[in-house]
Amino acid sequence: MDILDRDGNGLTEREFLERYRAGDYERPSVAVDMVIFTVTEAEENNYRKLPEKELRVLLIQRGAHPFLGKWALPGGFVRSNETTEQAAARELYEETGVDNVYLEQLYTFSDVGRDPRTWVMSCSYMSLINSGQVQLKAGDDAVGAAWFKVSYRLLRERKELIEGGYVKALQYELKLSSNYGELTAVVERTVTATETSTATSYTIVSNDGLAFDHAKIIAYAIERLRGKVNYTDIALHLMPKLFTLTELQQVYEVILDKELLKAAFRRKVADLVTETDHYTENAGHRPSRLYRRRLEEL
Amino acid sequence: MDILDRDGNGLTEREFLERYRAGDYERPSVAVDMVIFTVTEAEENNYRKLPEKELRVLLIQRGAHPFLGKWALPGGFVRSNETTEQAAARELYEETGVDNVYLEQLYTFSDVGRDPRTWVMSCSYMSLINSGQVQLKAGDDAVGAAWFKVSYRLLRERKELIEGGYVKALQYELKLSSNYGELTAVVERTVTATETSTATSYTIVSNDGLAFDHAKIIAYAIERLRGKVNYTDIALHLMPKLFTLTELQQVYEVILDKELLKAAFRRKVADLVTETDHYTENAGHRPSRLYRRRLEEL
DNA sequence: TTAATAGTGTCTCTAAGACAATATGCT
DNA sequence: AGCATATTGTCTTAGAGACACTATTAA
Repeated sequence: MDILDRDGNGLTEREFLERYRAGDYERPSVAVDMVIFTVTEAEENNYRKLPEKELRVLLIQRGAHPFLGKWALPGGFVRSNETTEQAAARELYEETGVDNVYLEQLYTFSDVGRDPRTWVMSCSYMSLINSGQVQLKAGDDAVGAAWFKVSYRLLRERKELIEGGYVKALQYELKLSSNYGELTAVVERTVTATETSTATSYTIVSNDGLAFDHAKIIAYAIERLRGKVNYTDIALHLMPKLFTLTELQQVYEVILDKELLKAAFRRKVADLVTETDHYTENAGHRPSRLYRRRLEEL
Repeated sequence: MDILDRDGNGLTEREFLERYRAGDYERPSVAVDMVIFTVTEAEENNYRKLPEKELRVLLIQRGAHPFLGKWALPGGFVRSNETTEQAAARELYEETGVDNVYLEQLYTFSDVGRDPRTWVMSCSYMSLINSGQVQLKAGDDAVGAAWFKVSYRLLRERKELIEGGYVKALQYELKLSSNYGELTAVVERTVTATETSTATSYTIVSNDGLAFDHAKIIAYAIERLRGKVNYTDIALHLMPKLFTLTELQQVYEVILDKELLKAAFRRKVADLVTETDHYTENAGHRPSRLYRRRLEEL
């Protein structure tokens, strides 16, 4: 054993680790919170028209303090024998029964006092599943779970010059609606730019019905989703195995909350999908070719 | 007080919180690890030529077990009265003396066993500073700190079809060099795509001289930096107050590790900068106009 | 004068925006 | 026949790539 392998106390690494006892300084609890998105279809009275798509997120009504009766993201504490990613997959499976779906870490929220009980950080994840995969088993629990329709819109924009920079504040209205009612929150994204720095922070301006800082987490997830939709095939994880290009376009539109041009859209997604020989039937109008997600790489 | 505000034990939220005691299940330590980038100039023997830029990252040589003598990212544990962001800013200040710089959360790493002592998660941050802001005070500590030149290159690419999808593995060579020697690691990014999911994971293939999983964190940071350089003004945080467009282009090139076309580059960054009336002097060739980061919004 | 960089002009190529035209199953 | 959607064509516009040309200093 080389002398260089010994520390100031003359211990080797093995000896050091054998003697190591975790200090008794305070440690946080770490939870994962899941923003689980899916897309469903609204009922359509005209059988010849296509149903509208709706972006939905899964929430759970709290049956205990704190935030008793409020709606929260599904989640739970991370265990010492698993990664946050594994914890997220586990929670997702427990909550929805789905497995092998798109899962992405978003951000770790750690505001002091974000949980009134104790020191809890939240490592948030976003998951995209197609509604065919999951039974919408709302209400089979004493404490209910429900898919809330998502709307996220810019409410107002404020720009202020400060010495050596500016502050730009964007307020977004987050509206979540389901049979259980409507939840509304206003989340502000503030960008502070100075000579040498640029910092972005989120704050909850108002909040009616959502637990903890979950309005912030959902807002963050929607922005990540909107961003990635434009340069990845992420939205395809929201589709069933076979789908039409119009359906795919509707999903893009409901995520981005804006209308897209048909021709340009088709060109753009052309190499994200593979065409099949199947067509829609009995739709009351011209049949449409069905596509699936392209898995062979370019 | 409404009866509805009481939980299964008949407690209000206030009563619940007063009685609440944190459970004694295990909690992780949470550290922040900082990937601090700057750009320096290599010495140039020909006084008429422009010096080459180098991307550098700050590392600290460990003076204690575990990984005694290895190089690690600066960092430290998060305290219960601060956010991870505040902890990152605090560590950054302690390590470099700089303040009010660009700081961005990257990813929370939580692999089981990533720290041999105990359960430690790492919430990683990236910071960009210009080398003028900081004294390169390497060696003023018993345990040294040093700025390592960064090279990160694709080494090999493997693509494999599996049932219902594919696996794509990209191996990158991370080379860090300074007066203290050269550290080399190979990090693999694996993308596994199936019918319903796409998952990306990082693994360390080989590692010579870096502590913990820090090779992974640095690789992740470089990829984030490379990605953001193309669609934000993030690179401007690496520049001094006044700079030439050629210098800015050199910084882009050293980050992206590829040459850019001058005319196209200037068009692209035109609205990220503001021109000044100052010029370089005594450069041995035609003077160049100096620019600064544009702070007025478009 | 010349080395070396600064700065601009312009042609091409590709992708996106805009909109129109044509195609087709179903009732 | 005609509704409603499917699918393709093409003109325009914006931006990136490629490359060449001109400008300017200090030694």
